[in-house]
Amino acid sequence: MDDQQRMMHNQGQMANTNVLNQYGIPQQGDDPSDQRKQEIGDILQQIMTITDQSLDEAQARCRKHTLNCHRMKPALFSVLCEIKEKTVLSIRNSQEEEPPDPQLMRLDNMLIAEGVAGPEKGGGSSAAANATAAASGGQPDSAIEHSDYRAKLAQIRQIYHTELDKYEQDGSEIKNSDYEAKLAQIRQVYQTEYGKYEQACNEFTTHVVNLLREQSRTRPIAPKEIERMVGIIRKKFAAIEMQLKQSTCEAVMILRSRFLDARRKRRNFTKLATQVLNDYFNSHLSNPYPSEEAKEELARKCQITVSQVSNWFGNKRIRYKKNIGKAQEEANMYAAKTAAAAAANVGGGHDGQGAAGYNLGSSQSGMGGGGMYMNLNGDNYQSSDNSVNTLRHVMPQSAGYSNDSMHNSYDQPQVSQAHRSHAGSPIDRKPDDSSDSLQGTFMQSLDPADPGYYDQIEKNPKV
DNA sequence: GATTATGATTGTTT
DNA sequence: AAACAATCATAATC
Repeated sequence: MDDQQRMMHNQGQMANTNVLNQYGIPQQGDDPSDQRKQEIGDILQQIMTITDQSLDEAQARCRKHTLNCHRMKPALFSVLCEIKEKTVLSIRNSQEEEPPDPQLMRLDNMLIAEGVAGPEKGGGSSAAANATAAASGGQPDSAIEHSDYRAKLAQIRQIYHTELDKYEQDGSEIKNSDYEAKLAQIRQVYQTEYGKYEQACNEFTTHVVNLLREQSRTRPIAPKEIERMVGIIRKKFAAIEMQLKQSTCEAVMILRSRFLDARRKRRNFTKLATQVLNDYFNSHLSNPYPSEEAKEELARKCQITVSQVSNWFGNKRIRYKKNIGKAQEEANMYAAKTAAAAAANVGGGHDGQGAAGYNLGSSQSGMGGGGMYMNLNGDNYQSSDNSVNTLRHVMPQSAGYSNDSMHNSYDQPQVSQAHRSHAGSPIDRKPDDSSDSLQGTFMQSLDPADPGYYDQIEKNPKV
């Protein structure tokens, strides 16, 4: 230690003396400036010679070897490393030990949540592995320069923009089944790119490490410094990682929002489709539960999906029932009120009749659902002005299934027409209607005589 | 712009 | 698994 320090000190002194000798005493010789120039020239010449020497491989190797084998080398190495550490590297030290980037963590979390990153599903891993292998095969051994880094970033960006374009082309026409496929696509691209990224990062890191190890034979580069360098490289590459993850997240979000939009966007069916569906519903009113085949047929006729047909019938059934129920409840309440009034008013309880008439007493007459339906929309109320008024009073609040013909041009009025036209049979059954065995099951629950009817009403108290 | 109609989704029941 | 019921979100209507 002492020896070295002294040695270095001496070297320094010698160098200083030299310089002083050469430049510190300018007043010697005839033309000092000329002499100085020449001396500078000499020095430069020496430096150039040294540079040339170092380029000579055989010689350099020889020198390196000599240096390496020098008995003082390890000690010198450690001292120089120490000095370097204290001066240059201390600045970098302060920047280390950063907490993990919160944004990156967020991205990671989201990717895992969306199933893009994390535990692999399906064959994505093998594809990514293949891609990685392919990339490694084609990758030359050279170091990844700054330009390559940028190129890779641009490449990743481009890939994601093309992906985004693909989604934009599809517009709102994203089908339910497409979503999974597209997500899988994103996942695959992500994993492929992530593999490439890791590959590139590792290659570069390895290269740098090798380089530094090699140089550590001639330069004071401690293993610690190499580690630090690796850390720096990783940090630099993290920008690519971030970009990749961000792009992926973006793609997923866009895909998702598009999908949800498409899901949420409600487009009315065509008039014709609605007509066909209503026809079926009304002609199977006693049992409006189309079989799978019937649904397919309707779907084909209406140019909609089977599940849309199912939705339609589900909505239709429940809303039909609901509105019948509502109207009936109103009527019942009105009847109760008027009855109470009549009871109180001993003399003139005319209205009670009207309400009672409206009371859709279908079950009392033993009719099935179709019969009740007829009562709702039929003409038999016109026998009394009171009852008509009652009907008018009640029906507009029953939202839709009115005989008013102002709105719902295709709904009930059609049915009424159909029924009127087939005066003999209340229900226009097709010959192939095999659902008769279950006739009435749908409407029975609406029968006031049926306890289930009151359940229905109670379940929907708000009118 | 408030209201109603209607297709779709979600959670529960049967 | 199909149906039901409640609800959402948007289209259509007043």
